[in-house]
Amino acid sequence: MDFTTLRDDMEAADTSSLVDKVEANLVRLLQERKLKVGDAIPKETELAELLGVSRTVIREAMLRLRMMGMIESKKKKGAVITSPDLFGVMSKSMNPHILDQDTLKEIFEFRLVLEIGMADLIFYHITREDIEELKRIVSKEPQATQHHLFHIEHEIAFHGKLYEITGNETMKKFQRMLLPVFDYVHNSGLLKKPPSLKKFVSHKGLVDILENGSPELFRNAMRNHLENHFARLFASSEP
Amino acid sequence: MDFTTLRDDMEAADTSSLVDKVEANLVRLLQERKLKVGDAIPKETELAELLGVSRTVIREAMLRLRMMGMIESKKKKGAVITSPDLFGVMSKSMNPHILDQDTLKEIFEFRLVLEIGMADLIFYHITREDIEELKRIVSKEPQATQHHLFHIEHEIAFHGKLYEITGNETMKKFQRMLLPVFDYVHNSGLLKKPPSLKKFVSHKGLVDILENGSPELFRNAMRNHLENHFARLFASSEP
DNA sequence: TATCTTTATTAAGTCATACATAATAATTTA
DNA sequence: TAAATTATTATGTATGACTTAATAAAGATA
Repeated sequence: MDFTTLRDDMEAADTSSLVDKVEANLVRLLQERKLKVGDAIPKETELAELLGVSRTVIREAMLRLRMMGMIESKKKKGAVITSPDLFGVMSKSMNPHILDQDTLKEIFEFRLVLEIGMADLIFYHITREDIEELKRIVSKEPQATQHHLFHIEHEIAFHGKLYEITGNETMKKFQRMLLPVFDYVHNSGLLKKPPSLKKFVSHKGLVDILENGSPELFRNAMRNHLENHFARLFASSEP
Repeated sequence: MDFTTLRDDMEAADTSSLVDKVEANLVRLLQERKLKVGDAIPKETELAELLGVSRTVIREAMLRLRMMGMIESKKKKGAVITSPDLFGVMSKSMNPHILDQDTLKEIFEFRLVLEIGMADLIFYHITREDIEELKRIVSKEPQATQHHLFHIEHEIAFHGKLYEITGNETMKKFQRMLLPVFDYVHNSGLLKKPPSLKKFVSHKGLVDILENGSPELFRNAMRNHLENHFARLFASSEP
């Protein structure tokens, strides 16, 4: 593998910090060389020498790549390319306590948008077994008298299954990341109006539509199912 | 500010790397102390002494926080808390050339889902001026004879405006991040079947609905508008 | 010979120290 | 008093040494 042109490229770069340059060059390099997952990259000391910078800088740059999920490094073996994990870092900052209120609210909205919009994906991928499982989940729906936590768990089981059906791993990961935030916003005083306890389209109703309906019907039903959330959203801020 | 309990907490932690522990402890600390944006955190040497680790480790941990957008550090002034940028790191790895094909396709789907699902947000926030601007954008729609790039630009202008109307900055950022990937997938051979050039609901049609219709109508219209994309998606993989 | 165990090697992880750089504060000078 | 100069300070970078764990090599045992 030829890393010799790297230094020139780097010196051509501009104002930003040294680590920034090295990082950018490494990223560029990896994609230029079309390195596949599993391929090894030179060791830190070699890179340091090649780029004419200290090992400290190389390490900081590689740390960033590691955070992006672009590489993994192990002792003795060195670093190898991996398929980047889009949500790795993001999920760390996805913490209700360190995000500002506006962002929290926007994330709340994000989930609603996703669940309404994914109707077509669901209908395209759904199988007989999926429907059976959904029915099974619905049948375990907790009574109104039961503890709050049971309801949350049930919500997660049902809606999580929907994401699973889409077959879209990225979306599923995204949802898993959103969950705690959603729950936090739901229970915090962030959204003014308490949810009316009126019942809209139920989980069972949604499953019926999945079995016999169409994406259009499902979208509207899901919108209705989420009405309480929307109501709180639109009640707590002027457009 | 009292950072003295930090060391004990840290020593209670387990197997992971030293930097991992320090990172976790710093994050935990910042949220426990409810530090506000702009508040300064102790300097590297102080933290190093307090935690009983080298400055190297502190620096690596802080570098991670910086990547998450949780802190910003400037020379002499030290580091201060910032509101985390959820997409900062993500957008770096959102590179068509380093993502695997499955993920690329999933991101493609992601956009479609969002644009169908965000109907309610649009209707809630939209103003007279927004509609005027949309009409202005539509009026500049390039002819079929014009260059491919004009069409792309027009697409971005129109759909970007829709995201803007939602008032959801998070979603807007997300979309900006998705754009290059979407374009890449659209033009690459990733999706088998070339788009049929049949015309479905046009941009103008969508604007009409925004003016006189309802979220339900808009969702269905948008679904139809995106039909070419869906067709390619569903043609290139078995469910 | 084949397999298990021990030892050596290697590259990342951690540490300590020194110096460079740039932003701020303090001081001098006009 | 205000501008210009100098000192200070915290991060940024460099260097060399040491630690640790994974791998490879060598050796022992069957």
